[in-house]
Amino acid sequence: MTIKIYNTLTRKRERFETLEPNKVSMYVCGPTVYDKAHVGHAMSVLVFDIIRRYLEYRGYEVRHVMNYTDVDDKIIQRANIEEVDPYELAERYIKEFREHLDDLNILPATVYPRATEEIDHIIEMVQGLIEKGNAYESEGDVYFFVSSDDDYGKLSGRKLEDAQSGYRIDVDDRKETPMDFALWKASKPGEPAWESPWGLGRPGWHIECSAMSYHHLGEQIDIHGGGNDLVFPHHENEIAQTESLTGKPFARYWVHNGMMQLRGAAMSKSTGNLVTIEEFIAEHEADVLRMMVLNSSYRSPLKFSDETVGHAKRALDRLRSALRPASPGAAGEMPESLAAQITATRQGFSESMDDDFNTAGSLGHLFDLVRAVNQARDHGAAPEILAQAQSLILEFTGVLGLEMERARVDGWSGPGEAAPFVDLLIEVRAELRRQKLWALTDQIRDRLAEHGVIIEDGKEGTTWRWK
RNA sequence: GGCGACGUGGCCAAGUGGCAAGGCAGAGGUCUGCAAAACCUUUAUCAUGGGUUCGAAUCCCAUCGUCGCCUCCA
Repeated sequence: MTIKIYNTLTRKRERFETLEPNKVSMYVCGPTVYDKAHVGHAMSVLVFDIIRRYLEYRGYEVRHVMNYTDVDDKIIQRANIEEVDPYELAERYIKEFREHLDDLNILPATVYPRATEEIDHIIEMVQGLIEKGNAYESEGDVYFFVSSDDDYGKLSGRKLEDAQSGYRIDVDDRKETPMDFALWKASKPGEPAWESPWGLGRPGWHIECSAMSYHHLGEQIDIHGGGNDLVFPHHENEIAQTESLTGKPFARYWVHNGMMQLRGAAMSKSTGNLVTIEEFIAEHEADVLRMMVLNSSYRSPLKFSDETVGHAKRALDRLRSALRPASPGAAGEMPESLAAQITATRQGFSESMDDDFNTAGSLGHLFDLVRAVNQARDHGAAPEILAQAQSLILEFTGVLGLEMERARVDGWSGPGEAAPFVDLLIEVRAELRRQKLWALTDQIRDRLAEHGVIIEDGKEGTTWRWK
């Protein structure tokens, strides 16, 4: 089976064929670091983390680059308001973002380039574009000459003629045509600036990604990703720059995730319609957010609300229910139904994932296995029998990046520390049950629940677990 | 106005030509001292109207609606 990926460039699902066998180069656009990141950014990062994990599971060696845009108008503006150095401001939010990546269980990218550390490469690229006649200097600025690029607009399906001059696009005397975009901006006094052949200035937004991708991954890459709000103009312009310079197709597959929606609109820093990652993590496990992403299609909008968060949380609990131990003393054999389901899930999981990373479909197969495991447990299957299915569940949830660990309870460093005491209480309670002292029995159950310990009385005895 | 994506049960959601996955919630049941969990049973003709086809949620056209982009945005 081959993997199929939806390519924004062709608007089709295509067979995934890499430039080099068994190797994938993937560039994903990271955040502009001028403010706290929100769960929409987290969604994007999660989507590409899941894609990367699956590609690695399928045997590819993935070279993964995610950039930080650490110099631009917003950062400078914000830094002026806060009266701090723009570099420091960016540094602060990069540090914070890295902590979020860690909290969210994101595999570290191979490289995290920053625009300010790649100025030489950026200047080199701009110069190359000028030499090739695709860009021109004007009063210390350098612009990309859009008309010099025959197939400009191919990613977003836009035609140059459609863009009405002066309509929502500033008519700027320094530009030859209104659609031209800045590769290099002359700096104003007090702004961060670097020496260049065109005087002091700083890079435009789009060129940094082209330059960093070129530098770290080469002329051509396999996957270029980001949110679908980047399709135009950002990615369109990246294609124009890189392909004009190299004369070769830039990325083989353009992959875009849908937007996370809050109250019916996309989350957005500029409108303040957002929930920060910090806020989310303070209240929920990281797996909950990942589950939200997994249970939907990465290309579709994802609704964020108390209700959808709650759904994900319960779905996670359900997944975990399969990992509970066998009934005390159980010694039953492998039921036919479980054996069959293990095979079916193993196959179905990969088939779904191969189909444009259909994580919701894969979860469906996983839930089928959850039911079969719970069934087998109810019918008294032995621990080592359940373990066969449970290890498969852990294998696949691992591929999806779910940690599956139970939430830690405050005051205990781990379940092991409290275990002897809980066992003792259960022992005492068993005696109380024999004497039918129900009030005391229930009191122990209730009080333990307050401390996060769930007691369940089964046929073969009482089991307990952390909430 | 232009470009694009989408519209599946109470909610979330998979499914791109052949009897409509899965999760949550609801109802009934098994188990239990009660409970919880788990298990069993149960809930849809796929926005609307046309068309293509032996056959369509799946292809085509139109209409309505939602969202994104066209300006910085994952």
